[in-house]
Amino acid sequence: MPKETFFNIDKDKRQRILDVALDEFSKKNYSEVGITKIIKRSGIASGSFYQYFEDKKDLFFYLLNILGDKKLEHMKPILDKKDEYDFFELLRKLYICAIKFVQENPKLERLGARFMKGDHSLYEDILEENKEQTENFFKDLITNGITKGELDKNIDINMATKMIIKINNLVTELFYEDGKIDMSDMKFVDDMLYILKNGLKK
Amino acid sequence: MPKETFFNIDKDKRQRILDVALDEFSKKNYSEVGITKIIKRSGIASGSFYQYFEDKKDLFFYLLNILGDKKLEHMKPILDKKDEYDFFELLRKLYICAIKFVQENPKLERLGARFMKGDHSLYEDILEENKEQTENFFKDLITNGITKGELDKNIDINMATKMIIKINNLVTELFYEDGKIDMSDMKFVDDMLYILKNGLKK
Amino acid sequence: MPKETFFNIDKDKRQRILDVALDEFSKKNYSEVGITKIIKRSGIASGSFYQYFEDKKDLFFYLLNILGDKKLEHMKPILDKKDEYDFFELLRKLYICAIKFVQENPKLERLGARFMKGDHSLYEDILEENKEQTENFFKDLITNGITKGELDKNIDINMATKMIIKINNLVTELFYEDGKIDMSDMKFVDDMLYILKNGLKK
Amino acid sequence: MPKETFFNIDKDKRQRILDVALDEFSKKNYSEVGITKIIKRSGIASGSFYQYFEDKKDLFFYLLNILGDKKLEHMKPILDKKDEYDFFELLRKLYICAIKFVQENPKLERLGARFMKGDHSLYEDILEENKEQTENFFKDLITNGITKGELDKNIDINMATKMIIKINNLVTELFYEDGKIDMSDMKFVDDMLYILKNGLKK
DNA sequence: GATGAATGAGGATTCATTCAT
DNA sequence: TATGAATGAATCCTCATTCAT
Repeated sequence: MPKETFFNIDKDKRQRILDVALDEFSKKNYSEVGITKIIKRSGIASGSFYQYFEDKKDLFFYLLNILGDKKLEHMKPILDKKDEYDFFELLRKLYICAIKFVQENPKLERLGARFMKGDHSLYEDILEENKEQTENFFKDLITNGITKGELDKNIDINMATKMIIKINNLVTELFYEDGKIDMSDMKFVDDMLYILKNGLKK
Repeated sequence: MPKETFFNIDKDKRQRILDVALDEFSKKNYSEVGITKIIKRSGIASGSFYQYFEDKKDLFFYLLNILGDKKLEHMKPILDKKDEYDFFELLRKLYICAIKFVQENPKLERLGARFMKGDHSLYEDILEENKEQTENFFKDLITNGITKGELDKNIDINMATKMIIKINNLVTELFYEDGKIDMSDMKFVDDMLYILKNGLKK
Repeated sequence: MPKETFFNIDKDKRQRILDVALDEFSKKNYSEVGITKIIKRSGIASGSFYQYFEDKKDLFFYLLNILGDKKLEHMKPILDKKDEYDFFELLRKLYICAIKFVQENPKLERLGARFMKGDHSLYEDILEENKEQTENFFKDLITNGITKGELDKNIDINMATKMIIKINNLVTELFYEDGKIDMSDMKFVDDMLYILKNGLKK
Repeated sequence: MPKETFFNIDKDKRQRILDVALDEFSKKNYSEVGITKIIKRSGIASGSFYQYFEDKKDLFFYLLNILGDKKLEHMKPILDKKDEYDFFELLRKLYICAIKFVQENPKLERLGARFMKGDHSLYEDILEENKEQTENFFKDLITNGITKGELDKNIDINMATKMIIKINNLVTELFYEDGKIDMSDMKFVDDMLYILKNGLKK
């Protein structure tokens, strides 16, 4: 967490620093990102940086925090009503929600993706915990779907969970494959869901 | 590509260098890997290293090449007969083949995974080219499957391609989630294929 | 010397700053002591510090001054009557006085010891002057003792002076060698004096 | 301990580095000494320094080691024959030996003195151990002297030990009080011993 | 007189790479 | 072809001090 001082300074400056930092961390690996560059681009004194943050890690995790908060806030409306939708409706909403989030916060998402992929010799535990959380979320969803008779009871729940999460990642990744996929309409989400629903077999 | 000298030196030494390098690059990000450490662990002189390789990148890409070659060689038997199997049979064989490859070459695979995930400010083009190649391979497979009436003609080909590749990654990733999944029998592959074939819907 | 402002502020605050500063300077070398830490522990603003003191040195020397003043005040009663005692009586009183001072002002003494020992790239002159002063004091004492026939006239005055001062240091140093010496009774002072009086020889 | 590399380089260069380092460490406190300065004065590349030494501490302790070795070697002839002399003869020889050592290695001695005086937040244990060792040495000497009837059996052994060590320090310190004491003849040692032997009393 | 953000030179240390032998 | 010392820009970070309010 940043130090108090960081929250005392001019809002614009604060935002500038975060913007620059996010930009750097979204483009490069943790170890490739240079504090010096962030400092220079932000137009602050090197000493100042360390009056705002404990160190490089501190800044990095703060960005990660911001990502988490924003994402949660973004998804809250859906999660609140998750019991009102059937499984595929909910999945659709989640996928679309994810896409919108990426569209609005491309750099943040990129940062998260990097971290998830193991860009670090940083706390693996945080990563692990996070993974478990999402897995549990989707596993519940699926179990529920089976109970309610929406899903095929012959599927392996663990496998289905993992597959759905992977596909979820795919959704956001597609965003960065510029232009190859038209994301303005959400047709591609339905293409995806069609396969998930019915499989590939004729 | 390594310099000529590298291929002139004692075979054991050559192998030692590659083993060490692979070990390092499989554990850490490109930028976190230290040439110095590789040099020390290999027991060679630092000067020698630069008589074998142009630079750090050179070594890294050489390892990537080795990975490519080995993988191709590994899959050759299947690819040669790919027209003899129906779509899902082939997919099954490919998945199992991938698993076996990871089991036999865990470090190599890890290296590849790292690179694929963007561990680099290195040539994106190589990455891009590679991606395209695999995409084309699977796209052909799917198109073919549809033509032969094995696959549902309503699926979106591009989407199906991407999903199948993602699931392919999942297969190898599972390998590293120690112990969570039993890989000795290949039941989990069939679980996966069941979902791919029939979807999730009841 | 502190600036005027320092003497205008609330007495408690003033004392707090000095207490903290003394604590820090008694534990660490001049160059290892951080103004920042003193500022934080004192609960004052960094800007304020420089409104009270010229700089780090200023504070340090002020503490040294305080030490000097307190010590003088502490010894005054003895010094005033110094002509009423014979040499060894006086020495005894001085040693005991020194011990008591350390017992009551351990941090101050520690600060002084540090400075005496050359913890500084600070003004050597101050140090030098101080040394000369004590030397003169004891030299007079000894000369006097000889004149009065209390001391062996064959001793080298300079040497005796230096030795007595060294032994004086020893007295206070013993205080910090926790527990090894019992300081509650003053027997050890007499042990010391016995040797100084009679030497070691049988 | 320096790394192997340090012992492989040109002897002159090695000596130059040590000379410079010793000069710096003899003039300033550990924390005030700048590696950068040593590097510049030695005319080596900053990278080289770290190929020779682990870090600043490594260099510092190496110098301390050198001091220890040299001192031991210097005193060996005397220590070897220590049983042949009576107490005061031996003390005399030790004092003179110490003086000669300082005369020949003034900077080394200064370094040691600094360390002994607590110039560090470095390993106190080393310091402590060292102190104990010298204390034991002198305590034995004194006990012996009493047993042999050379010393007054009424003296407090612990106190005598501490006093003798202090006086020993005084001997070397005198060296740095330039010019004030004539060290060419060793008369002043005898002055000192006279007092130690006979005390101050008439 | 109080505040606390701003400063930037300077600190130790790392590391890929080069060079002389 | 082998060696290993030499290089120096770059890295993260600290700290006494100043400045604007």
